[in-house]
Amino acid sequence: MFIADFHIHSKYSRATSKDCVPEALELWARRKGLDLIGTGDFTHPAWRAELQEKLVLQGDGLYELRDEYRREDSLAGPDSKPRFIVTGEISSIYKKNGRVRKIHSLILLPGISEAEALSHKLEAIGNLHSDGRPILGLDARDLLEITLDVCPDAIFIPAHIWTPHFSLFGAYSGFDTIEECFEDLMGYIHALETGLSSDPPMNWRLSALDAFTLVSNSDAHSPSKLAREANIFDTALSYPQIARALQNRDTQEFYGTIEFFPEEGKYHCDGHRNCKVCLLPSETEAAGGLCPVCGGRITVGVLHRVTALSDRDEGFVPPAAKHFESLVPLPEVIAASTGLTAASVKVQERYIDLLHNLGPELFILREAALCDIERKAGPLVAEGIRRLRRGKVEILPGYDGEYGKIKILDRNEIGSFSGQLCFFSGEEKDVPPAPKKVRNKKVAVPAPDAEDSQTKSGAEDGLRAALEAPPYGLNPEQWEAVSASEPAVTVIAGPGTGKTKTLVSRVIHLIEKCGVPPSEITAVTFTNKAAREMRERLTAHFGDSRTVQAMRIGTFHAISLKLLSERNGGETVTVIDEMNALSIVEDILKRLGVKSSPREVLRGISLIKNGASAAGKAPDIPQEVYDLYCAQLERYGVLDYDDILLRALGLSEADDSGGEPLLSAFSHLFVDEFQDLNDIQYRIIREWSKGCKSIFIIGDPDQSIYGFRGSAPRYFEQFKKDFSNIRHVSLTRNYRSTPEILHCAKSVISKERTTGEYVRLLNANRDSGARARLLNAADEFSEALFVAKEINRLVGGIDMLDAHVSPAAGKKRAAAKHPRGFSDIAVLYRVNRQAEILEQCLLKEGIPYTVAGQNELLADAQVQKATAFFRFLLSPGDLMSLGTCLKTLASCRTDDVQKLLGSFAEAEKSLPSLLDILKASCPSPAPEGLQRFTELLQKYGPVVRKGKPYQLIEAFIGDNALSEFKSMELLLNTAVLHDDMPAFLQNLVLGREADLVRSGGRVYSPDAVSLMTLHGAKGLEFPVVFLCGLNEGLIPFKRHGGDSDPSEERRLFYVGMTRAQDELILLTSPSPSPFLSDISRQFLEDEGTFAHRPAPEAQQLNLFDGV
DNA sequence: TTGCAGATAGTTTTT
DNA sequence: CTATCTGCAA
Ligand SMILES: Nc1ncnc2c1ncn2[C@@H]1O[C@H](COP(=O)(O)OP(=O)(O)OP(=O)(O)O)[C@@H](O)[C@H]1O
Repeated sequence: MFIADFHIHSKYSRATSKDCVPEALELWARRKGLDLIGTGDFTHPAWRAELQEKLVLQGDGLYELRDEYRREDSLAGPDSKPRFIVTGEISSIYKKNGRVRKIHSLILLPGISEAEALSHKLEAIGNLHSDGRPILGLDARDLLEITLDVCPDAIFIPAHIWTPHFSLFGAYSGFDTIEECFEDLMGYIHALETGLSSDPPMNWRLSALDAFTLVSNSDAHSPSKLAREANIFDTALSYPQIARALQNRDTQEFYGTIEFFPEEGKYHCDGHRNCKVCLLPSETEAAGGLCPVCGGRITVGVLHRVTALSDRDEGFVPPAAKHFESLVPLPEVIAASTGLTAASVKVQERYIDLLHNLGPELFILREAALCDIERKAGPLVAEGIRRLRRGKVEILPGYDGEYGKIKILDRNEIGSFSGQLCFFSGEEKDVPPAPKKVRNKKVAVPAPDAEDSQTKSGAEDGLRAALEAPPYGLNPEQWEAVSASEPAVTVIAGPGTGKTKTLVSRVIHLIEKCGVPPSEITAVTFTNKAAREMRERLTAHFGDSRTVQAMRIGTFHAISLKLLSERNGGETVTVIDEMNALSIVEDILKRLGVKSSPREVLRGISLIKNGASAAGKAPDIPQEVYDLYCAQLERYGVLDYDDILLRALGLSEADDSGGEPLLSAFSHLFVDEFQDLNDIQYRIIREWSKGCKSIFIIGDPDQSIYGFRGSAPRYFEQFKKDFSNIRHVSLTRNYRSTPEILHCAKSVISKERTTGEYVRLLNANRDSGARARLLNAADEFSEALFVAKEINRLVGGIDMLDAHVSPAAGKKRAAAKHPRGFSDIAVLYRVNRQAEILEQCLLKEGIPYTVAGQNELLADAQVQKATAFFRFLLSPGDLMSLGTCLKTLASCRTDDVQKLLGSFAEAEKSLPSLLDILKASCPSPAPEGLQRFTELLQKYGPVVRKGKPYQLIEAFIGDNALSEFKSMELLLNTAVLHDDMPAFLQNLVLGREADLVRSGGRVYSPDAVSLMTLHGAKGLEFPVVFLCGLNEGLIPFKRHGGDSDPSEERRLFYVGMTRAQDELILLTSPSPSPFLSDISRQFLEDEGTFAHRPAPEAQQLNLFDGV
C-alpha cells in the first residue's frame, strides 16, 4: 500500500507559499506520511529546471529528491523516501455552446522530458511563464487531445470537479455532463478529482460517475497543506502501475481515498456570507433562490450542485464504491480538541512535537494506538482522534466562501477530559477508521423541472409571427434589400444596423431561393478580418464549408491576386512586402542622392498608384523616383501591393475591350465598406460589374477612415452616375449596441456634417444597459494595468482568488454578474505600438490575447531568408529574392551580389542558368556560403512545386539549423494551413494567415482577448470594448508635421465606440482627447483616475485554501 | 574584415 | 525612446 497526493503547486504558482520547493515538499511528504507526491506545475520552465536539478529518476516514471537536498528531521518511525511524479494543472477558460467555461485539469506524466514536450506544444497556445498553473484559452477537450497526442501515457484528470467557478461540474462555469465537455475523447478520462468540498458519497449520487475512479488530492499551496486529501494504492510504486490502477476500476489496485469532511470546504452549502445565512439546497429552493435577509441571489454551493445533477438519493452506495476515510488535519484536531486555534503557536509546537514523537501525521490520525497518542499528546487529543476515527465530529458547514467549522470536543468536555489520566488502554488500537460519519441533514430530491408549459405556446406564436415577418430574422427594410431584384442595390446605413447581415442574407437567399450557384458569388471586403468574419457567418449558415469555398470572398488584393495568378499561364505571381518595397526605394534615393524619407516617398508612390492624381491631389514625388521604382519592380519581376490592383484592373479592361467575357464569378458582386474605396478600387468594381447580374454595395460615409489611402465618399455619387436602375435602401435601427453606447457615439459623430443626400439616422433597438465608462489613467502603464485587471474582473476572475473576493473598499466593482469569455472582449487603440505595454500587462495577468496587426513574421530576418529562397525557386525571374538569398543564405558581399545579379539579369531566368553563373563566376573552391546555397538550390529546386509547404519549411529549417528560432516555428505552424507553396507565400504576404495554433496536424483556435487598432476593428463587434489612449495627440492623431484629417479621426473614434455591444470603456489620460468633451455625461460614467498601486498580497495565502 | 561606440534619424492607420 | 547607421580603431 502507498499513499499518493498528485495535485500540488510549486512556488511558481500564484498565491502559493515561497516554501513550495522540492526540499520542503519532500520534507513535508515525510512528515505527512506520503509515499508519493506530485511535482505540480510541470508547465513552468523554471520549475522544470529546478526539478531536473534536484530530482533523480527512481523507478519507472517516478523521481526521488537527490540526497544532497534532503532536509533532516527527527521524525519518529521508519525512515522514508517519498517519490515524485510529474504533474501539473492547467486552467482552461473558453467559450463553448454559448457559455463561458472555466475548467481546471490535472495532468500526470511519466517523466520530465514528456513535460518538456507537452509544454513546448502549449507554449504556442498560451503563456506558461507567469503562472505555474497557466491559463489557456483552450477548450478542455482540445487540451486533452494535445496532451494525448504528445504523450499517450499521460493521465488526464478533471480537477476538483465541483468547485463552483473553476471545474467540470462547476455551478458557474462548468458543464452538466462529462460528454458535453470532452465529447469524443471522453473515453480517455478514467478518473475525476472530487476536491475538498465533496466526498465519495456525494459523488455516488450520480450514476454517470460510476465508471470513473474518484481521486482525492490536497491541491496544496504550501507544503504543510499536503495530504489534506490523498489516494491509497495497493500496487507497485511505478507510473505504469498507477495508470493501470486508475483505469481498472474492478481491481483493488486503487484502494481508496483519504478525504476532508466536505462540510469543511468553503462552498459546501448555499448562503450569503454578508448576511450570515447558510442554507441547505432544499431550503434555497424553498426560498426561491433568494436570500431571506437581503433578498439578493444566494450563492449556490457544491452540495446544491451535486443534488441538482444527481439521479440517486443521498446515501446510495454503488456496488463498486471504493473505500474512503474522512480525516481532519492534525493541527485542527489538536485545536478542536483543546479549544485553541489551529494557527496558534502552541498548536503548531504541539503538532511538530507529535510528529517527532509518534510519526507521520497520517499514521497518527489513522493508525497510531490511542494509548500511545494519549501518552504523547494528552487525553484531549487522544479523545479527539478517537472521535475522528469514529466519525463523531460536528461541522458547521462552509458556505459562500466561508469555511466550515469543526467541533470535536466542546468546552465542558475539554474540562472533564483534561483531568483524567490514562484513559485509553491498548485494545482500541485496531479500531478501523470509520467509513461513515454523522450526517443529520436531509436533502429533498428536487422534482425534475416541470415541463415549461409556456414553451409550446411560445413556439407556436413564434411560428405564426415568422410567417408574416421577413425570413432570416430580418426587418422589413433589410428584407427589401435582400430580395431586391434591381441590378444594383445600395444599402447606406449606420453602424450596427445589420448591413453585413443583410449582405450575408442576400447571398444565402440567392443561393437557396434563386438557384444561383455559389461560384457566381463574389464578395469584396477591405480587411482580411472582415473577409474571415463573412466566411464564418456563411459557413455557420450552410453548415458545410464546400458551398462557401466555392464563392469568391476576400479583400480586393486577395481576389485580384487570385485572378492574376489564374491568368498567368502557370507562372507564380510574386508580391513583395512593404519591407522589400522600402528597401528598393531606399536604393533609388541613395543612387539619386535625394534625401527625402523613404517611407514618405513610398507612401506617395502608393497614393499615385491608387489614383490620387486622378483625384486631383498628387503627392510631390519626383517623377524620376517614381519611374525608377516601377522600373526596378519590373526588372525584379515582382509586384507590390498596389500593382496587384493595377494589374487586375488592366486585365479586366483588356478582357473588356478584347470582347472576351469576364469570368462568370462576377455574376453577383457584393462590396462591403464601400465608403473606403479609392479610385483604383472603384474602377475595378466598375469593370467587374460590367455584365454582372447584380451588384450589391453596403457602406456608411460616417465610417470612412481610409482617406490616407485615397478613399473618398465621392464614389457613392460616382456610383449613382455610373449605374442605372439602382435600388436604394437605408437602415436606421441599430441592433448592436445599448442605447447608452449609441448615444455616446452619436454625440461624437453629430459634430460632423453629412454630405450629399445622406441622412444620418440611427435608433437604438436594444434595451437599455449600463452607461459607458470613462477612466483617467495617470500614464500608459496604469492604463494597461487597468485593462488587465478589468478583464480579469469581467471574466469573473481567472483564478480562485479573484473569483470570490468580495468588493474591496473604495468604488471597486464587484465581480461581474455575467462572466465574459476572453473572446467577448476587444481592446482597441490608435497605433500599433500601444499594443506593447498592453501585452505586457495581459501577459503578467495571465490573460490569453491575440494581437492583430503588423505581420511581425514578414519582418523577421530568418523568415525573410526562407521566403526569399522559396520565392526565387518558384519564379526565377525574381531578382529581388535572389538578391536577399545571396546576401543572407550565401553570405555574399554586397558588390558580389550586384555582380551576380547583373550577370543573371542578362541570362535566361532559370535555375540551371543560375547554377552555371554561380559556378563560372566564383573561384574554386567556391566559398562555403555559396557552396551551401548551390546545394540548397539543387535540393529544393525540383520539389518546390510538388512539396507541401509544411514539409519544405521543416526541411529548410533542418538544413539551415534554424530550429532555434521562434519565428521559424511560427512560420512552420502557418505553413501547415496551406496546400502549396505559391499559395502559402502569397497568403503570407497578404497577411492572411489566421491566429490559429496547430498541434499534431489539427488546428486550434484558442479563446483570447482581441487587441487591434481602430482601423482593424472596423466591421467587427464585441460585447465589451476598451478604447485606449483617448489622449490629446493620439486621437486625433498629430504628427509634428500635422497633416492628419480631424474629421477622419473623429469618424475613427466613432467607429471604435460603435464596435461595443454591451459595455464600452473609454480610457484617457490627464491630457484627454478633445472628442471626449462632446459626449454627454448623461450616458457616460466618469470613474475618475486610476493609478497603479501595489496590491496587498499578504492575506491571499489564507484566502485560498480549502475550496 | 570585424567590433564597438557614439550619433542620428525616425516613431499612423492596411493590403 | 530606440533601432540602425557611420566612423573609427584594431
Ligand atoms: N433584423 C435584425 N434583428 C436582430 N439582430 C440584427 C438584425 N440585423 C442585424 N442584427 C444584429 O446586429 C448586429 C450588427 O449587424 P452587422 O454587423 O450586420 O451591422 P453592420 O451594419 O454591418 O455594422 P458595421 O457598419 O459596424 O459593420 C449583428 O450582431 C447582427 O446580428
